[in-house]
Amino acid sequence: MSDATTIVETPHRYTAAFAGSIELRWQTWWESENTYRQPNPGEPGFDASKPKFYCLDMFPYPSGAGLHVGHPEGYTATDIICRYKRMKGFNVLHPMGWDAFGLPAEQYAVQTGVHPAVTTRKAIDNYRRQLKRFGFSYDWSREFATIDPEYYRWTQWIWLQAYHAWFDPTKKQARPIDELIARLDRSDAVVAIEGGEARWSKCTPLQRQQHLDRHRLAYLGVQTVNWCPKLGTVLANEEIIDGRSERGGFPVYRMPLKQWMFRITAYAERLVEDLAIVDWPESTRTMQTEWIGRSDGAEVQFETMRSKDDGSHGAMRMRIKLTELTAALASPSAGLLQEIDQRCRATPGLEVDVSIAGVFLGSKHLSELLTLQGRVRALGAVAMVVDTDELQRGVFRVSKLDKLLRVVDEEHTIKVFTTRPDTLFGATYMVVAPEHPLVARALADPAAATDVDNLAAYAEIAKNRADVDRMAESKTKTGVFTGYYARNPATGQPIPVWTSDYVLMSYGTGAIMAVPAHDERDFEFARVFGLPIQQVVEVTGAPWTGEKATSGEGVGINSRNEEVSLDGRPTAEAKSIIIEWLDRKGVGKKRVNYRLRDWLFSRQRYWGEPFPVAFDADGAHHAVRADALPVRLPELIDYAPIESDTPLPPLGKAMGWVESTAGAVGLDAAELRATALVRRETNTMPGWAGSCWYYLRYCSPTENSRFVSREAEQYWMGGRGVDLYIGGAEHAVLHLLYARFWHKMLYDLGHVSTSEPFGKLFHQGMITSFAYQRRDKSLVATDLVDESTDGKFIERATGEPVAQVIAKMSKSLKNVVNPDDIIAEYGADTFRLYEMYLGPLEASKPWNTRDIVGVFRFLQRAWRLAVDERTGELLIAAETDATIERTLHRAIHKVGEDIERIALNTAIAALIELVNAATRPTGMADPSQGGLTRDQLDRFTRVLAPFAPHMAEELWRGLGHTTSVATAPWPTVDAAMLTDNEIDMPVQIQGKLKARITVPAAATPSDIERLTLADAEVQRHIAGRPVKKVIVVPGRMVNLVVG
RNA sequence: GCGGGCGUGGCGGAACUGGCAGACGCGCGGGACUUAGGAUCCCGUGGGGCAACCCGUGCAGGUUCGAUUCCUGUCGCCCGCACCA
Repeated sequence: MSDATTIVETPHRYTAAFAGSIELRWQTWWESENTYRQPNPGEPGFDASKPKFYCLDMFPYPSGAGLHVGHPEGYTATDIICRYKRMKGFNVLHPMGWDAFGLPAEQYAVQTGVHPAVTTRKAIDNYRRQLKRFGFSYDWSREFATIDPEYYRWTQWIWLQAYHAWFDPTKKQARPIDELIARLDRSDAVVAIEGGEARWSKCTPLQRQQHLDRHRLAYLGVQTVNWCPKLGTVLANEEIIDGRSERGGFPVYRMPLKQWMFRITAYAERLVEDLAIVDWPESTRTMQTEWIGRSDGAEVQFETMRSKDDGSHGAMRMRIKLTELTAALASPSAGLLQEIDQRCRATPGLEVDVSIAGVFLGSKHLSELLTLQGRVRALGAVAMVVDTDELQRGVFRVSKLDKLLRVVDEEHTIKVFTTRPDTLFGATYMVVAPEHPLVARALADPAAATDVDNLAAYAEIAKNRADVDRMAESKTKTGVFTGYYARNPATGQPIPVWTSDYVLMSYGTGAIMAVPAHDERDFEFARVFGLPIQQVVEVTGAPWTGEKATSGEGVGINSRNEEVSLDGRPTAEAKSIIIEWLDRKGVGKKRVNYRLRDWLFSRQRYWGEPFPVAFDADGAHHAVRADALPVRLPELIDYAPIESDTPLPPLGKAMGWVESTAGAVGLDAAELRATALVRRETNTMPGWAGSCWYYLRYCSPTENSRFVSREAEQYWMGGRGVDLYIGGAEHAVLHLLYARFWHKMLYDLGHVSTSEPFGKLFHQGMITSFAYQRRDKSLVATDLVDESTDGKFIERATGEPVAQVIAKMSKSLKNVVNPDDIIAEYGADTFRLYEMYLGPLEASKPWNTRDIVGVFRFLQRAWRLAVDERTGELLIAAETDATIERTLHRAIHKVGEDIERIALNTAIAALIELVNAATRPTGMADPSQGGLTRDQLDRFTRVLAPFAPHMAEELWRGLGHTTSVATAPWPTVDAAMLTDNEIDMPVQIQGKLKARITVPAAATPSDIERLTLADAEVQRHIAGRPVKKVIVVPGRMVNLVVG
């Protein structure tokens, strides 16, 4: 019927060309009518009586290749949900924009020689065109790109907020840095500076800055960074996979470098804890938790020695309680001061570090402490030091005064972190990372029994090796003895200190106590180097054989000294006993350690946001004033990365921009004269910067006095933040962790109203494709394979059978699908339906072009149900068919329910069932007779609208409406229509289905039982056996247990 | 190795909270309309058996009147982390 004559007869047939024409028509109309424009509170047309729904897509990174089929998967899902929510009476915020700064655009630009601004804008235009062709209901008036100066102006502003803030450990939140400065001014504390310590009032401006940099949330710090020479930039830990760059897979080397960092570690605890208050996939919450990597354990100090017999380095360690201190002050000749005196006399030249935090108390204790200081000074060479690290951690409070004072010897102490302090008695040696300061000290110490050549060589190799190599060689343990010993505080025995690259400087303290009996790595190392192994735990279910480490929990043995015993104690108990003992002795304490490292935020690249910072002649940094933003990215002709042994940012080439004056850059006049010469920061921010807060900007994208209008932010982000955020699981730790961190800083500083940005998160699965595999597991490109009629796949060249397997789409396998092609062949409505019908949104699913025709046929059937293909007139049934009415109610109910739980594949199945039910009795037999009444068609059009908005709009217009179906209310469901008067119930005998009976819906269980036993078919199956038990589940089934 | 998830027809998948396994679609078989169909429409379609009936949710057990669903063990696949002390 599609020959020349019949085509003329059915000009209104739903073909791809027809779909394309109505789709373009309605897209144009929506745009001219501003159908999807969502006004903000206070704007004309805003309806304050409606609840809000903020539904966000992860905005795309526009590449030259255009959209792939993965993009519209999530975007179609959010579009369906948004359209549904609008019809349910919500104010829906559904925006789209462009994540446009970043490495790929720059690499592409370097390759092609076209400026990234040009290629990126072109890619954006292409993406926008493609997205509009899908008929997505974005409010395009809110569109922006992260490369817009009006946008990155505020990215820089947010960075400045972090720069001007510190993390107050007692409040556990970010506070303005001015508060810290005021505190330091007040207390005039002794602070650590390069090469020693000094009073705050005595510090130079540069020294003060160095101290503040240890507290700022955005700070300049020397860090061992991940340097990727191929990419010409450093990378964040999160951007490295298996020792290679996430992008490109190039080797990454470690080197120290001064870089801008984010103090994300300060938020480690809150970033873990708040995962409990968000509705996120379990897998993603787990991943973030593990990435942050909280470990509970203890820090233990080991005193080092030059030889086994050496009593000490002359270090003295003691802990002075306030009560003792008070006693000492009351009676200068009392034991405490005498002891210090004696020790000082016994060891000429001894230096004792006294950690005193009391100076911060500003109370009467201060004078007492200063008195002591005088006394101690009189006794020997004593320096007063404020332990600023501890202060920062909030350890010192007035109530804890009895823990304040202790004499420590930092220089000759190795600190370790352990999760198993209960195994301390089994620590038979120690290992420090090759980068640990002790290694350098051993090399420089002529008195130590160090094999200098070996140690130096080992440290050098380990340091310069890329992490890839380090891992590749991880099979056997290597290491060198440092020549030093340490005293096990529990046993009092000297134990050797080794260095090995299996201990990482970046985790914990960069040193471990090795307990070979109960740690597999330590065991292996001890075996290789013949170190002693001492069992100290009887591990439950793992009897000690000496052949391998037993690492579980159990009961302590061989663990006692004069003061403490762990013998017979279960692991958990033993841990707290030993920690308490260590704490009392002043050589250890409870500690929480995180795997998370501070976030390296500098990149040696051109295509990114410039930092709003410049350096003066002394090298001190100064922030750009907020009113002088944005710091515009200078136009560079040559933006290629500079090849060098050390990272050199390309912005360094913009000499006229880099060399400037304080006034021109916009620095604070109170800090520097306007004419002062300054050098701008030439590093740029990484690609993540723009995506850390774009969801906030959408709330009021044209606001120019603030990063987001306060009112708009409170309205759209109120409650739980973004109500639904859909995007790929590949961002589970990177983007989603960074954005949460920025959001929490902004929350602490009072700029946003929720502590978490994304209340509900959902990951769409990956759309994969089929590929073909030979028997030797090698893959064959799709276009080299034929399918035979019996469903087998044959490689054309060889005639050999190949297996169909699921693989990622890739150019080499020739299985990449371009959305433009599919839309040209079937239309956007079909494309949308197909991707949603493929399977559950969260599952990874293979694209199979052959299957598209299924949903296309559905749309054709739906169209034919409503429209006379010869005339284009609506087909309206004269009378309401009760069965169809019932089916319609059920479909409306099911579709709404399924959209709410993001089960879009089954929602579409319900629509298909409805259309099948309404068309099949009629079929092609009588095309002049419609299957639905006008009222039914009206409701059907509305439930269809979220899925196939173009066809729905066309039908809606045909029904006589003049406004968009997008603004129509969702049809209501009559609950009475969802149940039948009579229910068909299965009857099981011994749990197996044997018969079915029909019972009234209102039947009671006893009615049902009676009806069941009265049924002839049931009686036949019982076959005279006694019925021992009858289980009736009303509305479900009946089960008979017979003897 | 650790953590998270998944195994259901030829294929994609469905099944609420333990209650009729395989909805819906593809493919396939048959038919209709056609000069023709790889378009469209209709009917059928888990396997075995003529049938009554039997067997079926990776495999082996268990709990239960009843298990795709819960438990134990095991095999396979996917994702994440990985010498993290």
